[in-house]
Amino acid sequence: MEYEGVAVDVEFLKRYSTVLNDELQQVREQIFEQAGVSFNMDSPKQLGEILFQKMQIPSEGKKTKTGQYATDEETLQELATSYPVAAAVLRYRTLQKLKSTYVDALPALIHPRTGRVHSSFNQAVTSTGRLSSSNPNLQNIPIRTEEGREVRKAFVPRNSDFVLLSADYSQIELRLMAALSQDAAMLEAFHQHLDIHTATAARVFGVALDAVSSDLRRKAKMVNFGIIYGISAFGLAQRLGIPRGEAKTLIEEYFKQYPGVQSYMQHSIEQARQRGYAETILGSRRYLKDLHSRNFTVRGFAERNAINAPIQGSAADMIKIAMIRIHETLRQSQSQARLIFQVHDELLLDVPRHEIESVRILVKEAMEQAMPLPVPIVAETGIGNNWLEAH
DNA sequence: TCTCTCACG
DNA sequence: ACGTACGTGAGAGAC
Repeated sequence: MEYEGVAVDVEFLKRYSTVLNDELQQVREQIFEQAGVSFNMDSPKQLGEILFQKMQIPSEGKKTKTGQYATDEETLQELATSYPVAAAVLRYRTLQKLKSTYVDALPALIHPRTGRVHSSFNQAVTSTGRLSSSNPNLQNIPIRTEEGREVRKAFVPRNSDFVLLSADYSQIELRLMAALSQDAAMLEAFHQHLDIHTATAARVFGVALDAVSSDLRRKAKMVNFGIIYGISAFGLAQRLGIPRGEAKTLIEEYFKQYPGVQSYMQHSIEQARQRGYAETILGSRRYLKDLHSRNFTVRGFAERNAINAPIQGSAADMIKIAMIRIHETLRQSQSQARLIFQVHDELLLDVPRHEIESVRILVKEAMEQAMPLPVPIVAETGIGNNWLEAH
């Protein structure tokens, strides 16, 4: 993947940079007008002083650990409805991040001889067994906002005879939780090919599947994610913006519905404490000395690591097996298709148009059959003339 | 080099 | 009383 690299549409990025620049200029002027002074908005220190001293916006005492005013997204979001300047700063941040980190940075990283971007995929960085990507990081290219997604259009096939194939695992970590915990209800939901968040909402809130509202699904989704991270009522309450007592009730009901998950989580911590490490399906270890700490916070971190590491790490094991088999099969068949990068649960390949259907099937099968598990594993594929289209 | 912020799974 | 959701990398400012 490092050697192959990925082609980037520089002209597209240059045009988009100009678009972003124009809007940034407008937002900058709005903010300076409301503040009555111009300053460096990229400096959190200056920004905090302007908002909370000069403009007298009530800060509610929120400070960073070094005593500066907090100006992070959560803080500004709370102020945004009452103070238009806060909304404008958020808008500025979104656009500035996009421009500086992605749109303007990528063209500079194109290799002069290959005309492609060759990221590093680091194999010994993370504590869970995932890869990481650097120079540039191709694993954090925007997708969540409309403007951000645009950047993905700049990732293109090597030439017009090729297309991009994207293949991503569906809910891989929750499927692994079902498999590792052997929880009957969670296994059943996946065997029935239900939407897991909807199925969880139906169980936890005691309603029919077709009576699950988007809000109930959203809450169930947060709990499902929380489970993978080693849930706490505090963390869940903060995410959902609900009182801690409510979050606690929600978690209790979750464990009633998925009792196997609860016992698996307890078992994970207990086993890691006895052995000194947590391990993945393939046996790679995360050592967790802090499980014996007398400090509540330190121990809590280690306990959540003991729950999360086998899940996140086994997902990493699985996609690595798939990658090795895909590479081998492509090599043996003298295919011109190439794996070009991995984003934790997604693979991207550059594929000759005439090979597309055979490669699509090969990749999907390799991903879904990487390991024998008591739960169906599903990989979805897409094809396009850029990464956004393919995804 | 550290801090703050924010992009992703 | 304690006080956090798991895993990363990068840009910009401050020092």
